[in-house]
Amino acid sequence: MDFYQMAGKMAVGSRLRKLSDTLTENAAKVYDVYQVDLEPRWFPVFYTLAKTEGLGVMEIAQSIGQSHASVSQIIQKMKKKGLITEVKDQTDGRKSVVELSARGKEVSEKLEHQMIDVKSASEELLAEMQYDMWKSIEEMEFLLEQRSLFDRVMAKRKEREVQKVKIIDYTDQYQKDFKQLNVEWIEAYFKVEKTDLLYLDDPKSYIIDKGGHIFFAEYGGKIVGTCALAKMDDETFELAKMGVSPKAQGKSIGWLLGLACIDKAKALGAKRIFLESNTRLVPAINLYHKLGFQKVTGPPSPYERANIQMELVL
Amino acid sequence: MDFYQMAGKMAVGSRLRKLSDTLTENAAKVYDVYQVDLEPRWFPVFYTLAKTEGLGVMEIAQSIGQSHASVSQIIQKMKKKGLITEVKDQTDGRKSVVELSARGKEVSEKLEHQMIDVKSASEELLAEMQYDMWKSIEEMEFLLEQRSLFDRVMAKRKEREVQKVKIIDYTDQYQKDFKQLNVEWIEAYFKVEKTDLLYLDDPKSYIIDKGGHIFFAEYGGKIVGTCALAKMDDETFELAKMGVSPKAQGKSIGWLLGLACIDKAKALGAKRIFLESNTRLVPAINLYHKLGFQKVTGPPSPYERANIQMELVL
DNA sequence: TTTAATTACGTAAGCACTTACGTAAATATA
DNA sequence: TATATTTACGTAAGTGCTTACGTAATTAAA
Repeated sequence: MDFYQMAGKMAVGSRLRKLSDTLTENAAKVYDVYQVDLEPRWFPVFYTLAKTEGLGVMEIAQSIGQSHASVSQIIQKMKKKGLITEVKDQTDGRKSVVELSARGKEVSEKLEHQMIDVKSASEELLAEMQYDMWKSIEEMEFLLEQRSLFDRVMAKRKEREVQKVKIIDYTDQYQKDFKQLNVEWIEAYFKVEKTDLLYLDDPKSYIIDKGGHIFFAEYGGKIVGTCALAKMDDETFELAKMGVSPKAQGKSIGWLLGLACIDKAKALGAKRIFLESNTRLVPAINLYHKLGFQKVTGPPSPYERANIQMELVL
Repeated sequence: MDFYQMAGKMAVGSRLRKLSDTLTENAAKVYDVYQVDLEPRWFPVFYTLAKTEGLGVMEIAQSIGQSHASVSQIIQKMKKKGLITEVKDQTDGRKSVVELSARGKEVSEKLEHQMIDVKSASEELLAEMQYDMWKSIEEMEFLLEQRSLFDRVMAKRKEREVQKVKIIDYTDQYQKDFKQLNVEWIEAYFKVEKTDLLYLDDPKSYIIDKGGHIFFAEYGGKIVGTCALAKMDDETFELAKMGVSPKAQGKSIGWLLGLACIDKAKALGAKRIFLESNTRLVPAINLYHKLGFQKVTGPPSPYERANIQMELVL
């Protein structure tokens, strides 16, 4: 069992399984001793029927957390042993009502002693523990319900990926990336307009030299996102030309670029950031919202596709 | 999942299994996302090989706590996928040495990211917990190693059975039980002697009326054990004629009868209890020992079968 | 009222493990 | 040195669950 030590906490699941396997094995031995004519794995079904008479296959399956197919198979075997009887439901022709037979009830009585002993042994074991296993289970079930392990792993993955993203400033060598990343999304949803080409072909003159900035997101040695901050007046910048490669999604690149723009604008003493977009770009609008932008009504846009304007007061 | 609530702590095992199943399911989803070409259940084998190059099937099996057959099957499938290479051991012709292929090592690198994320997610989850699941697991493993659940259940069973045993005093109606219980074991090992019959046929005159006592153990409405305390002199009693029905073994009936005798002797102001037995009766001798009796050499016995004498100083 | 969707259930097939068994090689024992 | 036992491994068969599919009955929707 070296593996469990090496893998450490990564293998909580496997380790829990091992533990439950040990307990299951022990339970099987217990059945032997008490000479109850019942397969250990039938117990959940049997117990459920002992507590509530007359249940359908589906109801039992739900109660014990297994598939109806499995219950159906178990029921067949228990019927062969004469432990239960099965009758068709009178009001619902699909349903078959299952309950303990006379023999089943006899077994149930025998089983009761065993249950008492198993229960008190389990309770004693749990009570002996310094670290409350029972509450641990409950807590873990709760925590996983709140946020599954899968979601947690994904969050960690994103965290790790984000750390690999570098936000860098404009230099002429990135002009092609600037154009390509923007053309990509514009063509996917709209048409490239003349005003677009002006900015995309010569960002140096139209953005940088006018007191604006352009940021790029680098990931794995490649430029995977960009965003421009164009100066409108001494107190206002426009956030524009944000483009992120579809291949690099899920790494919060838009978020990081947005933050970089906001930081820069603040550093330059701006009072607000303005932007124009289109409501069809739902993820983008959501991102702007998360960044703090609010819907406003500004001057008419030079872009055909713009149908929403937003502003962030710094 | 009503069953788990109803069954309560009795079903720790099942509940642990459910929890580990949830985690396993989540793990499977994680593999999907990271696009590592590896079945989740191969992970233990793969991981072990990644950590230690060149292992035999048995070694892997032991390390991951599964059967060699299972490992053998997994290895075959991994070989088909080109993840591992298998070579015959040079010094040991039975052994086949398995290690990761070049492709396997590539996958291993890919897997590393996934492992990092799973590990930190698991660790975060565990750290979030108020009731330390990790330590709980360790503690439970330890406790079960010390004393298995099976043993604990058996102990509880005995405890429960013992409580059903009543120790009662002699009345004439029990004379037949007294004789029958003793004849049973004497005939099984030795022969009934004349001296036996004297006491067994008329315990009233030979034991009770001479200041002695006889106790009976009642279980389930039946007399299942007996033991006599015969007065030798003002300071000495003899413990004799202890017989327990084989059907009622494992209920500590001998122990309870012995205790009753000792208590009575003490109450009557005796200074010691003496007994004679035979070393062939190993469980009996052990019981006397547990009760505090020590081997002594006393006067010669009227019984042929007696080859050991013991005494308890009160 | 006809049609579609849902529900309850059984059966088949698959999966991932197990135990059981067989073979070959290595090691211990006489 | 011959023989018995142990060890390493593969293969077959079994087990207990699952998913997938089919059927019949019920309920909802058009």
